[in-house]
Amino acid sequence: MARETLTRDKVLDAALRLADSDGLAGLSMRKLAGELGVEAMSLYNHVENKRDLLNGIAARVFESVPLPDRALPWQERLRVLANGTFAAFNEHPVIARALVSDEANPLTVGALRLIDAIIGALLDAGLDPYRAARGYRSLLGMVFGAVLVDSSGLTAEAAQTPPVEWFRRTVSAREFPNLHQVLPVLAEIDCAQDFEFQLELFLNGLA
Amino acid sequence: MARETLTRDKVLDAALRLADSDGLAGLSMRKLAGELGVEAMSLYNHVENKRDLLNGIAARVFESVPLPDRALPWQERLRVLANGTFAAFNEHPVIARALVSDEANPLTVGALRLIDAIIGALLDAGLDPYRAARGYRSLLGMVFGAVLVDSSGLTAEAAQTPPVEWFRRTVSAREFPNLHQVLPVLAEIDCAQDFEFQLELFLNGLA
DNA sequence: CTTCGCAGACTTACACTGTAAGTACTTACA
DNA sequence: TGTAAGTACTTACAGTGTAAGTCTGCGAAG
Repeated sequence: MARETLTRDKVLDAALRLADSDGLAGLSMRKLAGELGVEAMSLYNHVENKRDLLNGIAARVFESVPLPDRALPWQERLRVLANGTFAAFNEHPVIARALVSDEANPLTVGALRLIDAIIGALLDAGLDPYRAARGYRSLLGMVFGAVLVDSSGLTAEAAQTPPVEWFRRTVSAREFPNLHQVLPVLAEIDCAQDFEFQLELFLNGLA
Repeated sequence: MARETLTRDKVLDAALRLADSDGLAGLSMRKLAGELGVEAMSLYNHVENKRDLLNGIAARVFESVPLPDRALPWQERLRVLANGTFAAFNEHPVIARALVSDEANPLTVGALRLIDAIIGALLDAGLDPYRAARGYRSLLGMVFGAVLVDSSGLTAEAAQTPPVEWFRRTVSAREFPNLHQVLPVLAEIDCAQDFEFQLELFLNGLA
């Protein structure tokens, strides 16, 4: 009866998987423990509390973004960083939600390295610290905005049926002509294209 | 002993106030009822469930955005709509969070009018429906991104003390030179300027 | 080989959440 | 005055995070 022991990594792995599939609200300590064949309180041997758990998986997502070679020109670096960050959070939108609701904070040197690299590229572009800070915030806002709008009910109501029913019934061509015209394409747009579009505008704006 | 009766409007008013001050997690039916001098279950006479409550206050925020005169040129209309939407959600970031986490959906003709007006301005700019949809999503993403990044711990860690302590200890000039340089200004930037900056880029990109 | 310490899993318990179901009271109209 | 409707209240249940305490099995020291 070899009882193979839990590790923090195993806990975080399972937590990220569970959050991705069941959403942030669906990630409970008891369910997570059950997934690992363990009782809820055992998790607290490897994780301080739920906040620490969320911090851990958030840091993972940050650390999963590949950092470009510092020798590359700043435009190239910025593009790689922005696209990488977007890809990471687009794969785990639930973490983006946790971050913007302040339920998680990536307190990890690995996460800071990403932030430092982004700001570094902006500084190398010749921006003063103030403008670099603004650029960093704007970039992050674009990433989260694109990811979150895509996964929210404001554009893709396909998830829950009651709202989409209400939509079809209410959005008449008479009362909302513009929305009615755009509605069919609104659902099938990929947020990756939104982001690409915005990033291009942003990079042009820097130059 | 005149028992003045509750109304849906009173409930929603108090709910928005409570959510603004105590956050989304701090808005509980019992606390809200207590605020209104009533028992929790009484609220269910005026609100279907908590989701309906959140939908209601979300719709309010949407409806609080003033719609511009349709006779104005589309650039002017778009600017008014974008700034108005941003101002509304910047005043109630908690509602922005509820929307992107899909905990609320503004199922109201008033809310749809705002959406229709935005898309209408984009169509009048000469965009085909596909591009108009993308523009609408991008605009919404910019609004939510700017608001949420500002109120999250990623830039303004002033809220909770433990993270900010960890930050100061970890962000050394040696290991994170760029972040270290920008850190002082990072906290004091107003997200309204971020948004203005992005909106200008966006409007230029349309032309 | 025995024994001790201890890390890690388990158990119990508490205050909190949303809300289903049932009861009582207050008012408006016949 | 009787009745119907609407609103508020009470109780109860399953779920949450987690504080506090208990048990168990393994590795090291005597």
